[in-house]
Amino acid sequence: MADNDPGLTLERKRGSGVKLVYDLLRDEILDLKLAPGSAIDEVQLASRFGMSRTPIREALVRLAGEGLIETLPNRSTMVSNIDFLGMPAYFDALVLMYRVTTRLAAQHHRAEDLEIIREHQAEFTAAVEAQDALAMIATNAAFHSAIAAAGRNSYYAAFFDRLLGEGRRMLRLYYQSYEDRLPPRFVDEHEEIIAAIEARDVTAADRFGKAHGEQIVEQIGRLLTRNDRVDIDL
Amino acid sequence: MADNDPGLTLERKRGSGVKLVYDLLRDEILDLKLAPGSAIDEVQLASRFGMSRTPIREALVRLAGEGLIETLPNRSTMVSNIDFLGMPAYFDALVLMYRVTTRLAAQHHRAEDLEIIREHQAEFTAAVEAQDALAMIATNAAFHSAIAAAGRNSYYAAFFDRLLGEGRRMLRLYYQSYEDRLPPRFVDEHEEIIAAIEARDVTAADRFGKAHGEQIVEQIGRLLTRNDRVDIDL
DNA sequence: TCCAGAAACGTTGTCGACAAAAAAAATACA
DNA sequence: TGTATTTTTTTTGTCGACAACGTTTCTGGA
Repeated sequence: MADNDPGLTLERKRGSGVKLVYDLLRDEILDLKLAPGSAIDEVQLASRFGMSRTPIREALVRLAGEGLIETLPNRSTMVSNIDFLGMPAYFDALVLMYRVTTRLAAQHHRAEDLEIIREHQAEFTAAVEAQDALAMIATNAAFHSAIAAAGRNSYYAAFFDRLLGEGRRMLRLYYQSYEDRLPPRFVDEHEEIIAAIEARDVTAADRFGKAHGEQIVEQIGRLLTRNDRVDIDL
Repeated sequence: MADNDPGLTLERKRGSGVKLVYDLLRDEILDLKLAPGSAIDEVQLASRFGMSRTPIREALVRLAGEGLIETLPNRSTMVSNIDFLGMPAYFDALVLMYRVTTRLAAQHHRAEDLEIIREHQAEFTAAVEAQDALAMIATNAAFHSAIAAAGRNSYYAAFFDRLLGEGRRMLRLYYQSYEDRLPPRFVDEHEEIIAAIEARDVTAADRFGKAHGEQIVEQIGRLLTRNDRVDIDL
């Protein structure tokens, strides 16, 4: 289990250890390779990465700052649970950010932004066609993150990135249950969004951004209600 | 200078050191007691607080996570500069959050929320009457933070708190230049907001929240343009 | 005098070790 | 057998020390 990290005990550049651990743990958490609620052991991580506990600890503090792990004082630290009760609030914020970032991108984007966005859309399309759920989720987040960057508002962009990160876990849960059959509808919606941004049509960007967000919300909502409808013998 | 921290070398509860340093440094940064761009020395802080560098470091990592300090690798860490070029983006986000949180508070608040909000408003009024700019800025942020909490959306609340924190520094700059003469107009606007929330009037809450935000933006904008208008001999 | 290289200094990143705190296990007692 | 108390174990929080890196100062040569 620890063998997928070969050669990590070799000498690394000074200061690169924290980023390494942070990035890897973050990905593992967001891709649900580390289950929500599972415990995190510092010494185990230290031996796994071949370094002391200090840089591990710093990475954990950073992750805790993003809310990805929770650390009870003097007790074990664990991967944060997904807050299902807070999902309406989450989706509310997500849709609003979809709208706002897409609007701003339509207003402030430059030519080079569109190229980057199109690259992400191409990767997203490839992931959908390959039925690779993990890649599809990651490239989708990157696509919208690029749109937010084109909107030239770092506050929205940072907040949106955080929401998208949290969303990666829920989406993973969602597609796991659908056995990686991915609806290609997202690809078309993305194209609509790109067209609206390119045309600098703020109204259309807002409308498509909202529709895209609400469509995702609706799909996940459908999944949840379906899961709730278990047969109960009376 | 270090004598306003008496008895800090005495034994503290295990695990309380980080929070102590974090809270104090955060306040000093937000109140501009630590100037933006000024360097932060770990060993100096360690001796000042009578503890090792390790908990200091953890507090600094947390502050860096919030963007309050910047740390260049292998070089000195410093208090983050205020991003004046990003101010339009900041105010855009701030006004939107004013609107959204006030709307949601009008929808979802409970009776006990209003009590808390009114308490903060009382403290804010007292600070304005006492012409205490620092207290006024802090209580104003607490007032709006309480409204966001009443809106029952933790994502908006966290984002809003972050914006308000960053705003404390700009507001401090603003009132410094006006020599602590505080416009009492804010008090009335707060009362309007409270009334709209209590009446559960979403439309009015949105309108007052937006007006409140834009009024602040306008005031700060006036300050900046005034400062820009220096006489230049030709 | 000016500049290049070397040495000295200060600061950060990392390490191993130890003590406090909680959890788990073991023991005593009814 | 069940429960309360003590002991052991595990894990975290903190510490002092050291090495790496950047900066500054010093020195030598043209």
